[in-house]
Amino acid sequence: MAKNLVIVESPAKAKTIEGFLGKDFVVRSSFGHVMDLNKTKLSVDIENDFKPEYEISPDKKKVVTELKKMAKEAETVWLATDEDREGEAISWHLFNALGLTEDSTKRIVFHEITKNAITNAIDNPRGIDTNLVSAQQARRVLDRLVGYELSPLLWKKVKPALSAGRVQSVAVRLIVEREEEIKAFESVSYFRVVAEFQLTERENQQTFQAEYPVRFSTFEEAKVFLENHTGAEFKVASVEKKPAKKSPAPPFTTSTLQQEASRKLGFPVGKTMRVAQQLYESGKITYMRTDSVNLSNTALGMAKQEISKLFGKEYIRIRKFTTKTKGAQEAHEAIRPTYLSNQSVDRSDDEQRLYSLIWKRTIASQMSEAQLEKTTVKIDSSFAKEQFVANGEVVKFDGFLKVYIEGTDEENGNGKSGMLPAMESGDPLSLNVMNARQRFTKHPPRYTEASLVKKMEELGIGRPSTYAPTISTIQKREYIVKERRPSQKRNVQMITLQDGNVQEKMLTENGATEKAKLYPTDIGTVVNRFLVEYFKNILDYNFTANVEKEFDDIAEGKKQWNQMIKEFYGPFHDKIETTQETSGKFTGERLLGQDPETGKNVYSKVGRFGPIAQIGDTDSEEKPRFAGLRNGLSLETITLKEALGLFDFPRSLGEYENEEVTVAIGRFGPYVKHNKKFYSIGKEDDPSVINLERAIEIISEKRSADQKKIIKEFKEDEDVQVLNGRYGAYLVIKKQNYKIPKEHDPSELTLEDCYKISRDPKNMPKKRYNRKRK
DNA sequence: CAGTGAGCGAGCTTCCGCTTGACTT
Repeated sequence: MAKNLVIVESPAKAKTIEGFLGKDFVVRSSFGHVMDLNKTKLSVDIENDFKPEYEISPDKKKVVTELKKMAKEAETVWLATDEDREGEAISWHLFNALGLTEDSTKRIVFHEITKNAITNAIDNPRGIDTNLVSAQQARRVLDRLVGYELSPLLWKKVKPALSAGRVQSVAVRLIVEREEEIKAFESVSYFRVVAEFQLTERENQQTFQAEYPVRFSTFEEAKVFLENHTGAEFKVASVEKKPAKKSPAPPFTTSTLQQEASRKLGFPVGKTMRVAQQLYESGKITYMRTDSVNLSNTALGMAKQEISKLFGKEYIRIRKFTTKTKGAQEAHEAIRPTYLSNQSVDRSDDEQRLYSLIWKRTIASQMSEAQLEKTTVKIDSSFAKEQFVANGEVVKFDGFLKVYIEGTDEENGNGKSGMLPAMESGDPLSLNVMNARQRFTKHPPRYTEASLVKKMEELGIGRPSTYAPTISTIQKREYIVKERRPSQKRNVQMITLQDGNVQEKMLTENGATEKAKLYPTDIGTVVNRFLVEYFKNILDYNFTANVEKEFDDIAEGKKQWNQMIKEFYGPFHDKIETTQETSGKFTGERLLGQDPETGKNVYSKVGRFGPIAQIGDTDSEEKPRFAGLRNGLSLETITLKEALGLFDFPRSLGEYENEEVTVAIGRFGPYVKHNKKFYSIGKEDDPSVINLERAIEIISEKRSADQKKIIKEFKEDEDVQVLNGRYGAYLVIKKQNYKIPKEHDPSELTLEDCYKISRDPKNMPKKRYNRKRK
């Protein structure tokens, strides 16, 4: 039996490290946290100094049993979890869960997975840092208290099953407020004048563009300006050259990797992390959840060698980057290829593309600056007060630009500045064409998943391991939706001066095809309004940054963790109680007007099942009528007419095959009903205008689709069917589903086989924990 | 992925952070 058991957090890491250590060492992983608060209750003893009630996480029981057994047999247990707050806590939890003793346990840390770093760590063990553990407890308990007291308040005041938390609620707030800014934004149009010139006395006919520095606010002004320039003369007033430098971006962290993969590969953040995980597990890249931009010396050495080999010595410039991120814990290296000599990997297409991005970014970060020459040419016009300006940029030495240019979030980079022809002050210029094109000021952009992560990181909210999950949580809760909404076309005026003539024309501008953007839902907006009104301090963008300072104090032993929690919890809990008692339902209710038929009030609000329209008052004797909001209607913008339209269902369309066809709106959207069967209506049809003809089409389409999924039917017993579902073939008998064991070929099944399968309890569907009640 | 198809109720829901597979009707 091995004398030494080393425990790390990740199994891939365990495998690598085991290779560095001798036979006397066995390396295993804890798979992250092993203990946590029970999730069915608060699990914080408020009366008893906020003592957290930990348990071994249900899904970690097996791992813990295994580790415990191995620990017992080992002479020394080395706790080698990450050197940050959470890692220290994991070590502490392992110490307790495995029943370790101080004599036989050592705590070691390393920041890079190299043989040197590991052996060095083994030579310098320490004890568990209890202050750091306390800081983690404070973090954990604070999050639990906030989450488990705010969420139930939302269930009572807004809608069941909602959630709130230190991180997710602020993320939602960012999106809601951005949307409000956009709504409040008034786009202003202006005219930008761009002229295209060439040197008059030059054989080389290279043209270049120059912009007039004044923007005109009206069409008339712009037109007058152009008209004045018929027959104008132009000459170069000045030429100014300035050297400039560009430096490469630092190596990837989780957040910057997500941003670049989104910009350059179009990956949503979840996909980036999945693909990176595969690369990590196959040993191609270092750990992908990190906030550090640091590269190990081994990596720098490899970079130097690789750059020299590929581009030459003059391209090498080794840099040590330092992080500027709030609250960064830097337990790992930056994300980089394990071996920089591999420019590509023989993996799936997605993995290859992401790997290549990581390789380029890493290499570029250790390459020389690019040397540029920026040229500014000013041009005199015989008619204009100001000078036209042309900007040019020439790359004198490409440096890191040879491999990598960081992407930007700007929607259309209009600063294109290429090469300018050589010229001198006094050179006469001829005008080819001058355009005054209408432009519109742009509202701030909606967040994409990746730009939201960037913002969260700036605010210090969330951690590398939670960015992607948080974004998926707030979508699951239906606080926000990710959508690619088509940008609207718009008419743009353009005035052109060419060959001494001024002409006007109208262009249609198609907005650029947009990436999927994040939009708040009605629920998200209402929940945010509630939280900002009653819990402003927690929704404050600086809340996390402020508590992080206190966690740091705890980690340094300058503050007691339960004291900190006590100071927070007192006022917080009071606020929960008073809000509970004094405030009514918070539904974002709006009175839209009166129903012309009954004279009753019509409202829009968030109901039990989501946004609804309501006719009649809730406290009146007669029950109000309800209808869910549909297709793009929103609480804030719905009109009385639209709301009343929702009550026009179910509507009869006529008869088909001697049965009535009706259209209605149900729980899962609009549907057509015919002969007790339901047929969903897709987005392309509007249920309020659909006619019988179209309904019949929908019915037939569905029937033929159903035909395709039937693998087998039996004349003898029509209740028995073999169907093709999303997980492959399955068996249905009287609406009960059964698994088909692997040894059967679904298309060969006989009726007897089917009965046999249905009698075997092994093939019964597993009970889902959260089954819908009838 | 396919399928689901009610009507303001009983009992359920929920946090953040660390890690990977399990395995579906």
